[in-house]
Amino acid sequence: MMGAMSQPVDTRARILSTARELFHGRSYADVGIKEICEIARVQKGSFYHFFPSKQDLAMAVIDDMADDWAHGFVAEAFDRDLPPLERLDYMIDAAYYWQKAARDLEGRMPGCLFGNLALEVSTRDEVLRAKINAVFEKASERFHETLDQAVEEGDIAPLDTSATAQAMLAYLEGVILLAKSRNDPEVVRLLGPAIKTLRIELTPDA
Amino acid sequence: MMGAMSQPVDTRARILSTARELFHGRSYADVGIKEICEIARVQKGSFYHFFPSKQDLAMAVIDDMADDWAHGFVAEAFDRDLPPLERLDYMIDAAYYWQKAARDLEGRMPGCLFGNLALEVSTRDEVLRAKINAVFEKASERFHETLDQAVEEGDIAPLDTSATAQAMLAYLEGVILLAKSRNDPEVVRLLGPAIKTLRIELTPDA
DNA sequence: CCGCGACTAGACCGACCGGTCGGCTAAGTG
DNA sequence: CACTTAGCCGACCGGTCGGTCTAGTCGCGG
Repeated sequence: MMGAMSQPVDTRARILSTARELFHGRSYADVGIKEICEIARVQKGSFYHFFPSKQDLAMAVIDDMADDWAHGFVAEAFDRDLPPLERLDYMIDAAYYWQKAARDLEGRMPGCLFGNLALEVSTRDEVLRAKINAVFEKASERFHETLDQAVEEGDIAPLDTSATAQAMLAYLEGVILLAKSRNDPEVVRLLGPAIKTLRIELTPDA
Repeated sequence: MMGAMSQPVDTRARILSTARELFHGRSYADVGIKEICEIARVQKGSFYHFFPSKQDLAMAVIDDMADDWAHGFVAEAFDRDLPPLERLDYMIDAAYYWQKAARDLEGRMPGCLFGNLALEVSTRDEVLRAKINAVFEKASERFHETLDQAVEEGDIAPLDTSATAQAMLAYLEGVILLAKSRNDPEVVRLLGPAIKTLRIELTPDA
């Protein structure tokens, strides 16, 4: 028994991963529910059984991607007992190879799903904006820990690790943005390593 | 004679400035031609008399914005006889006040039109992608000149001015992205000044 | 064997999309 | 005067959007 029919649990996962790929490779507005359903081989009714709305789907996609991220290359880059500053290089490398692989496969650099979504939806959907912002805050914490450890170990002179962590995240997103607008992942490799030169001094005022 | 009827030249300009505001404040896909026409008090037919397609409109909007930019605050920030490094501070300040004004007025941070468009359309419209990329390359030249001058005047140690210029542009875009996702222009003021700390060394290889 | 809830199926909805078209006016221009 | 042409108007087009709804089809506990 149990032929090739899809299990229910599988259906939801198929919708999710299809939506993730399409949103990442194109954009939120450009991808319709109909297209997601066709590619995931799911009917409209089933879709709306699992996701009340397109917005809910987007929320789930963000969670899904953030989880994969946290347990994937982010964990590799940040959780090792690598020297703190080498983690930054590791992360830039990972970003480069990921973007390059996607570009070689599909011809276009997808960029960062969170950055893409942030700029596309944050002026018209407070809920999604807040969700994406939360992902950025978590990512920023990883940089923060890394910088604190680097200072602690004497790798770099003391500085405002919280602000610098945010600056590094901003720089990473900016580099990926520029690379995407040039459709050239090499930009990541050229500009990425400079992330280690960013510095914001401690409480320069008051 | 000549009553309140609109001159032809005015109609085109009204479409252009309306589209620019709407695209900047929301997004390309989210703003329809019908809405642009209603706000600009222009009929559909007239719209398509001046612009063959929505894509052509976007091209014109990018040109228009890039022109205003080049002759506006970019000229102020970069063309003065300000010391080179002060120009960077000037530019960050200008970006901050602009974003803050927009946010106070409309409640949402619009971010950078070019960055927004780059991430939204560059995976599905090669023509627009290339156009936006050209704007970035021009902007990057301004940073390049500034850095060359700073090195020349001994303000900073020699470095790869071309790559560092691109890094600075990337950082600026990244900071604005992060600020938009937090809907808080203060991020620009907090992180912006660190743009001066970015460094990419000259030809470290070969 | 029944019933019930989880899930699938796909026709259907009104609204809206970018874009087209035919007709109108008014200002040249010979 | 006839004719062209730039500009303006708005109904209209096929198609797609996100979302709804009703009619099933299963597996499973009682």
